[in-house]
Amino acid sequence: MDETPTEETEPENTTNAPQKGTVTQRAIEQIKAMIAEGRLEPGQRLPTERDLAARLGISRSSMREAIRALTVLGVLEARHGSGIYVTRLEAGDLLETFGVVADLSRGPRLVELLEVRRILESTATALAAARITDDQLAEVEKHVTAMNATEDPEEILAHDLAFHREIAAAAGNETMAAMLEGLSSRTFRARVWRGYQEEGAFARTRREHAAIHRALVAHDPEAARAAAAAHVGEVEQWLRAHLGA
Amino acid sequence: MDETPTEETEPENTTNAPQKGTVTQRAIEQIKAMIAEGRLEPGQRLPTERDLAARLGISRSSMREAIRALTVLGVLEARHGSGIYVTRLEAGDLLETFGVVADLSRGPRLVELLEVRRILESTATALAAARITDDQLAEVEKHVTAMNATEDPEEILAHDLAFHREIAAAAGNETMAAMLEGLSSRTFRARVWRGYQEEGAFARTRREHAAIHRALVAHDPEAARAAAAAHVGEVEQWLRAHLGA
DNA sequence: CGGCCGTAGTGGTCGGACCACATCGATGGT
DNA sequence: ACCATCGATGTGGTCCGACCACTACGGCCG
Repeated sequence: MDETPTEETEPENTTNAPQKGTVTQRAIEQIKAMIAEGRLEPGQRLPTERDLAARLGISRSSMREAIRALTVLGVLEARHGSGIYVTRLEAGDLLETFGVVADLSRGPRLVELLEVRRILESTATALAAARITDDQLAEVEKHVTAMNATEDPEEILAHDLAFHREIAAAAGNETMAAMLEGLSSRTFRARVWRGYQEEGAFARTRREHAAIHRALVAHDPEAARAAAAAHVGEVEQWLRAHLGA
Repeated sequence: MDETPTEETEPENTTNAPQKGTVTQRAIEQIKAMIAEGRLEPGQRLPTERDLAARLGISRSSMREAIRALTVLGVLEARHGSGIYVTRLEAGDLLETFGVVADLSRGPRLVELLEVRRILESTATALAAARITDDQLAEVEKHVTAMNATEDPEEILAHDLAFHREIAAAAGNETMAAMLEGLSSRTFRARVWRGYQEEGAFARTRREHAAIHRALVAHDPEAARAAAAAHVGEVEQWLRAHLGA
């Protein structure tokens, strides 16, 4: 073994650590690998920061940076005073960070984002039309009527989000729903609406939501797809126009 | 101002910092906010870690954790010995982490992921059919023929990835291309192929790629969409069967 | 004038100390 | 015997200060 000649404070690497990048980056990869290989199950508790640091032969500071990174990515969850745990690793956990993309994108990229959302949302709505239950349908209708009953932009925005969230959930694909959630993050939505709402957007939104709702009630996927695509496309076109000025 | 009565070691907050969550989390939000508000431009260099820590009134350690987190998210980039910089904030930068979702998802979630990919990929291919240039078309064809000329799984996988990447690029939506890139991350693809390739998958893949290529040459969006959907759907169905056993 | 090299400044790593919080067992009262 | 309280222990959270590794820049020397 042509390891480093000095052998002492190296208490058994859980995995052999090649020399690439920063030690923190390495730690991140190793923990990710442990999870990917099934050595760490969802919900399972990890060793303490101090233990982990010792095992990988790095300082606690570096290990903390690695853990923090994985925490932000939604892979780990640190509970103060209790320990570090692997999240459930479900779509919602992992795709939480997806929202930052929407929050930090500007200009032409916002249009691209909206285009992606149009594609996913229209398909999700079509799927929902085929699968939605009466209970879910009632929930959707609740948000439609609630949105029709108020003029408060904040409240309207909230019901708008809930309306689409409910539909995405009914589509039966959690991953898609989580992505749409990120694509419709509050700050993202708010930014676009800021100028959009000045052009009778409320009325148009109510009309379009009603159309989508009708298609869902009729369990008509194609109508739902078209209505949803038109709905998102409306905003998309407006944004496109207000940028390409 | 009802601030904390104690006022001393608090060298002017760049933004006022409400008391919520960990100081690191706060720092992350504040830096994100600085970028979102345009106070930090893409490519711009940030103050030093030591300065930033002092400005937000936290320790360098905590600030480093915040920076590391944003680095992993693709928002910041730390260059050893030089400084910390805001990335270009383009789709590729911010969606790099998207691949971990694919890498850490298992079981039913893999099918969901593939379903999302099918939706996006088919649309992207349709868009590409309408917009692709002759040069791009030649590039695509290169990967088709190269893939037909080898039996090495590694090489086949590489050309498979490049094939789809080229098409995604031709679709003209960087954001969508970046997402598809994540959805087709090497480890993800490799995991699925492992068992898939045992059933004459190579031949089938070649046939399907040829069909997609033909549709692109003909600039026929609908044919391209169908071919791409079938291509991804093929894998999707196989995976669905091998899980729902 | 150009290449070399030293130096100042930056991020990267380390170790230790202390704090805030969660957990669980021991203790004491009922 | 039971339950509430409180303390000890262990955990993540924060801070500090030191040093290392690397980059960038400018002055020095050929």
